[in-house]
Amino acid sequence: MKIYNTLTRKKEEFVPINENEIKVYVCGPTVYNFFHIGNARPFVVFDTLRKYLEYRGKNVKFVQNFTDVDDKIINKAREEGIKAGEVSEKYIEEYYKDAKALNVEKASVHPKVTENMDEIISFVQGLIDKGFAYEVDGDVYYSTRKFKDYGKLSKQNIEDLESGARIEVEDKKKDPLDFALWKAQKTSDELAWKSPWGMGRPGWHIECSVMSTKYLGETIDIHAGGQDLTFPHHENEIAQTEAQTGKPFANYWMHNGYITIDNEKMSKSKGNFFTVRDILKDYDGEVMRYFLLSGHYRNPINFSRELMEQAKSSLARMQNAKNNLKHFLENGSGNITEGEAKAFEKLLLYRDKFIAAMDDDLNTADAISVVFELIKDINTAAREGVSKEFAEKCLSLLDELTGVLGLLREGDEDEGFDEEIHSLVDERQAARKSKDFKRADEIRDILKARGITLEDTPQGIRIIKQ
RNA sequence: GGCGACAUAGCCAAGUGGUAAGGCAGAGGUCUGCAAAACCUUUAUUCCCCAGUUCAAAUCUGGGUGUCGCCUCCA
Repeated sequence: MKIYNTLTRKKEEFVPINENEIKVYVCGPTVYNFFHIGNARPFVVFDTLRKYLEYRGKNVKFVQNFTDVDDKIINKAREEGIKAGEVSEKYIEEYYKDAKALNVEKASVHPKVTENMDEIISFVQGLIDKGFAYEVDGDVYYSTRKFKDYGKLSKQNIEDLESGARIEVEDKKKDPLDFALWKAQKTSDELAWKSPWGMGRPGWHIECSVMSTKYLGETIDIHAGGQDLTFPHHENEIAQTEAQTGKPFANYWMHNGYITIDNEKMSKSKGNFFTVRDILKDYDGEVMRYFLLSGHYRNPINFSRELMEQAKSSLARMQNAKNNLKHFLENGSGNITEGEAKAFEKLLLYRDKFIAAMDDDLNTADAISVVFELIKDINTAAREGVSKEFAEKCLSLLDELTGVLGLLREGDEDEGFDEEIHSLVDERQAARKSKDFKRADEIRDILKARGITLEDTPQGIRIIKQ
């Protein structure tokens, strides 16, 4: 598989450190609100990476943190008059709900900052001991200039950064480029932990270095996140971690593109964001997942209602194909014929094509188009009716490929339809038989209003729940 | 100022040297009691503009235009 590596700005053949366990770290959410669609993109994209690696037979250890110590959480807690811990606990639960709707699997480990305080403190102490950090009045800063590779990820050179650096008032830093590893407690209602430098809490970047090395080891395969984290967050992570371990931090850095609204970046400060929770009111989570995977992950995508509608229609085509096959399974019969066996051999070529697309830096847009090509061929074959066994094989292939993308999963409960609906359907069938089409259409409309669509097919009536 | 991304049909979007995938929307048709779904046909002589390299360019090079982003919390 080829992966575009931000470190080298090139697509490179992915060579894991250990074939038996691929180590992936993705920067997770700060849990002070429902996550927005901009957050959703890396979750979905890198979950797809994970599903694909697993599909190819790899074991993946996937770590995604929860940032549960942060100004925004503290502010939210103040606003609501509750404890910071209550805010973060709540939104961690909400994260899991929305992630599930998007078919984003739980990480192997979801570490929290608050549960790794000892490790963070000793990591910071280690940097002080090695001369990469210094303490001032209870704050600890990283001496950026001491790390000679600083800027290697974002391709910034340190002099340019300096000229662009903003001057902060009452700055205790020795150098404007230095950044906080530990922040002293300012007011008594702030979250704080005991440390060698007094009460305080970790800075912005240290948590990922600590949790990545703790759960995955000193050097990992892939570190991923949104493009906006490249600088300074990931650059600082590299500086901290490599100063501490003396080893490369991550072999591959993957960054997804932004989501824009009206061609402007969606961001917290601009306030132009949509939470996933809100969008789920109008669209199924899979529609959003499809939308997020419909373009290449490194390209920006623009979010709009119109595009969600397009995604919805596209996904419906996939779902229809699957429903058609299931209908054949339930109502069809017979073993695969010689002609069908031949046809299926051809369909299997789409699997190779799909893999080739995904191997090329996770080209989900191309992979999706392969799925549609497969669907077209299946539909064409199914037009004249197919054997049950052929339908079964097609369904299994379709499920295999869409499953890698996290699409077309089965609902949790596939409960049947109640008596009333069945009797209405029966009544309609009788009405059709006696050519009472007025009554037949009436019943179809009644059920439609309840979200149940009836389709008359050569294999009998099909009842579809929306 | 430094670093970077993007520009392909009405919309979305692959394609990085060999003659424009796929989806949505639209039009016409087949099937159907009518629908729906599905299938067939149709919708870019052309890939922001100009110049160059080449037998061959959406793809490479140079120049230009436009849009967006990072350098400050952010995915």
